[in-house]
Amino acid sequence: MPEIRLPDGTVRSFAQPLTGLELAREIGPGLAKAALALRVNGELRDLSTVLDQDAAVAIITNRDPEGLEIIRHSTAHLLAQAVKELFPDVQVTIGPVIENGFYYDFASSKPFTPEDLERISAKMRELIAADLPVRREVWSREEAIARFAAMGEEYKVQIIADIPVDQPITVYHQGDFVDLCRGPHVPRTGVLGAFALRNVAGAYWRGDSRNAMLQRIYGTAWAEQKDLDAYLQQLAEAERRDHRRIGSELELFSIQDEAGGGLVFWHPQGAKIRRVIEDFWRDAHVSGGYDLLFTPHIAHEQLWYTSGHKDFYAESMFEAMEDEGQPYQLKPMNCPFHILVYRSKLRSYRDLPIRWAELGTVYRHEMSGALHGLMRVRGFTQDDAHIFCRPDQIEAEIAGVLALTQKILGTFGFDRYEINLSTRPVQFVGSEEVWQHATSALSAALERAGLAYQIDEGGGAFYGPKIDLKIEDAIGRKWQCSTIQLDFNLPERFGMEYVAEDGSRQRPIMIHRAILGSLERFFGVLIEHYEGKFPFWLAPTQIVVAPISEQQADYAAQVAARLEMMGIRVETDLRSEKIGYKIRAHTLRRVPFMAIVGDREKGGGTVSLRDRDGRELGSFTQDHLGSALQELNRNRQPALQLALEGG
RNA sequence: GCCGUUGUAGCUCAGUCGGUAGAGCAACUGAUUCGUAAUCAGUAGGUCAGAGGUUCGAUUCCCCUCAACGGCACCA
Repeated sequence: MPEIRLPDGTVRSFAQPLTGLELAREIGPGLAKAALALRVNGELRDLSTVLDQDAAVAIITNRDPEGLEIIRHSTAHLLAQAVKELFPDVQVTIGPVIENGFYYDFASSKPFTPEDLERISAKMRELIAADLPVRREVWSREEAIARFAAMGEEYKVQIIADIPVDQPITVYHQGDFVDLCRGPHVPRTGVLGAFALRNVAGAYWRGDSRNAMLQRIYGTAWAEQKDLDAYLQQLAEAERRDHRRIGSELELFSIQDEAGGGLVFWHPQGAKIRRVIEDFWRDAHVSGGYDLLFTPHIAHEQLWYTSGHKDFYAESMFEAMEDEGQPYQLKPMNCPFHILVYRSKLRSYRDLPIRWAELGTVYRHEMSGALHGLMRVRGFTQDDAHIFCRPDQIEAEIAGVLALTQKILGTFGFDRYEINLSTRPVQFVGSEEVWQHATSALSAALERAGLAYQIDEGGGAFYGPKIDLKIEDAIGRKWQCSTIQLDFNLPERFGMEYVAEDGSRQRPIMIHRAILGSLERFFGVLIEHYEGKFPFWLAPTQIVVAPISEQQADYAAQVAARLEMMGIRVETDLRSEKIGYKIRAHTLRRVPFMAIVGDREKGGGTVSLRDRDGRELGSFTQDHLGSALQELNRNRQPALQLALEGG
């Protein structure tokens, strides 16, 4: 007779086997109503599971994360049921849970239209209102194959064939709909409801571009309507931050049809920000022990055969161009060029480590469908650097790179990271000993820096282990920008050497690293992170001086000239508009400060200051304002804090 | 590259059941000289993404190309 241990530690004995639902009823009617599924000895099961043995059982409700997953999974099933009822010829395939929702892939001769989505959605609501019971059954393999084949569900037959022989084949019924599924599912369709179908997209069967393209319907589902509303709100927030929208509103950059996709034009306002970023980056590198390089944009095609890029990445490189019978290749990477500089003379162990950094512009032929604003482009500038060192210097060099990375990213307002250490894959170059030594040097450096990281076993490139770092933006999204990669391959291919202490020729270790990644992409991330409201030190226009009327135009120009001399990026707004109009215009442009000057200010040699968040900061003398703004430029703080006293 | 959607003024969009287009904002001109998120009036601005086809006539219908958008695949 089953003894059931509940999560709070209590044990209940029952004279007969009972279902999970009956157990929930025993505990309380409220719980029975909220119950979605069970966890039996750690495994998720349907609520209808018969408990006939002693077990530890937890009742899962929509408050549990697992409950939410089940809701999403069951909503995907409901979607499939609705589609089958409306479009009987469509075949169902798979319908997994994903972050924030689910999708279901259908094999259909005709793609779904947005109107179809509305019909499907309405049908789903009907099925919820019908409150159909969801029943689980176990079928034999032969029976399952025969019955799904009879239903014309060829994809399901394929899926069954791939289920390991020792696993039972389960199906779920709801109404007339039967679907192959591992489960568990909610007990009745009536418990579903807080969902929205989002969009239709093509997706390859089993994620392979050689396979047929299926029609995927994406949806989102939540425990309660308010969670759904909050999620839709969050999507709207991301939409507001879209760097493509803000980029054109603030005249930061453009991508133009006449020039081609994925090629970025930095407009004056964007270019000002880029210059600030680059200046800061260069200063940080020089003081971090790097030397700066400039290298060409093209080189003999042969160089790219030597490096191996022509063999491995030919399809993502622009075609070679010919000049005087010689083929030249636009560069997709900077590293071979840095190697050429290294090889320009004989290097000694005393020269190492060598650290060379370059803001190197590279071109890659990304597939047209991959292009996306600034995030995925065909021409971009990497904040690239290469470190050439001895094996015993790896750990210290990695530690140095990590410190510089934290300093630079932190200055831009990113101090939450997710770090991955990727180790040796199946296919690799170099010896196992070198890999072992290098990998432990990477983890030692991470630990020394006190940085938490995850290990991606076998996730390294064939040429060396790597550390990838993702930053988290203001709304919790993660972006991979920084990467630190060891390379045992290129030094070999280029025959790089240094003369060791004993006079022997040794091969240096090469470290590729980027902190911002691509300036274009990083700029896109910055725009979205700050929603265009850049910190003072980055803002393209830092302050606008606006007179109340023409009477103070000369004074406004004089204030602006003073600030400009102090290194502040200042504009005047001398248009014959009312002050409210100017304030609105520059607030919408996210200019950090406005200095308003009327007769009062002109008389006293001051300005009246307000910030873009609508705070009125009071009266400032020109000198006080100038030095406060200079301080903001120096400290690079994200907040618009000003030393206000004495204003 | 693949599937789908979309492409009208600088921007956001309306419109034409086939008879070559309109609004708001922005721009420009004039008036206004104003105290913390939109002063008023006027002017100009479009090969309706590009090329082809059907038609007496295409921005509208069909085909192709290009681009953007949402995914998939790809991302050294």
